[in-house]
Amino acid sequence: MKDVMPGSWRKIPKRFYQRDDVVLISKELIGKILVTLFEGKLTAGRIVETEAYNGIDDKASHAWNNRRTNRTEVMYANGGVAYVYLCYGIHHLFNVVTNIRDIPNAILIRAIEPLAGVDVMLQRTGKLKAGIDLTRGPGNVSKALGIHTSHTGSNLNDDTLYIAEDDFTYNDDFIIATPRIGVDYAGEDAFLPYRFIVKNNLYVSGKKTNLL
DNA sequence: CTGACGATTCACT
DNA sequence: GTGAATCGTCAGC
Repeated sequence: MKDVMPGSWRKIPKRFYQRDDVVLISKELIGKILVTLFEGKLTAGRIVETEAYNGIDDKASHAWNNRRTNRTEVMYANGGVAYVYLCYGIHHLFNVVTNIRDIPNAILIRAIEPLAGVDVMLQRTGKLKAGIDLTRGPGNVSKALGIHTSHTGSNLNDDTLYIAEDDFTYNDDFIIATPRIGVDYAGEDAFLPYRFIVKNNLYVSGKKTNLL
């Protein structure tokens, strides 16, 4: 887990997010790099786990049945902004808003593999040494990267919080679709294969028995 | 205004 | 495996 300088990183253009297939975008975000630059501190990691939330017909989504509230309003924005909300009063969960205005699609980033700023991540999380728990699970990702609910609505083209790509890609055989985590309340929709993970990657959340 | 609860994590048995 | 932590959000009164 040596630090890598972002010289070859290219910020993903807004049109990437504004396409209409949130499940496809969710899969394509696997292998991309989530970057924050807060107070001059660079932290970044490669995305290894995502979940798609597919708009008003998806019972697991906050925007199910076209529900519009102060909190969910940002999901209806044009794609390419952040949706960060507080869960269990403790955890800040980071999502990427996709699709065009008034179509509330979003993608939850559930795990990353640290690439840069591990020392800063350790400082933010209060952990003593870098391990797989540093950025495993959506709450830990936000904590390590310093993402807060106040960043909701932030434009992913900004220099403080964005997603980049480099020349690295995962082979398609290493990306697996599974049902989403913690959405049992969603009935039938809880079984939809909207979660994408990198095969055998230790940072992917859930039981290790999931490894194939 | 009030009460119930969550796209989770961690410590503990 | 079980339960506590902890607070903004939202539906209901």
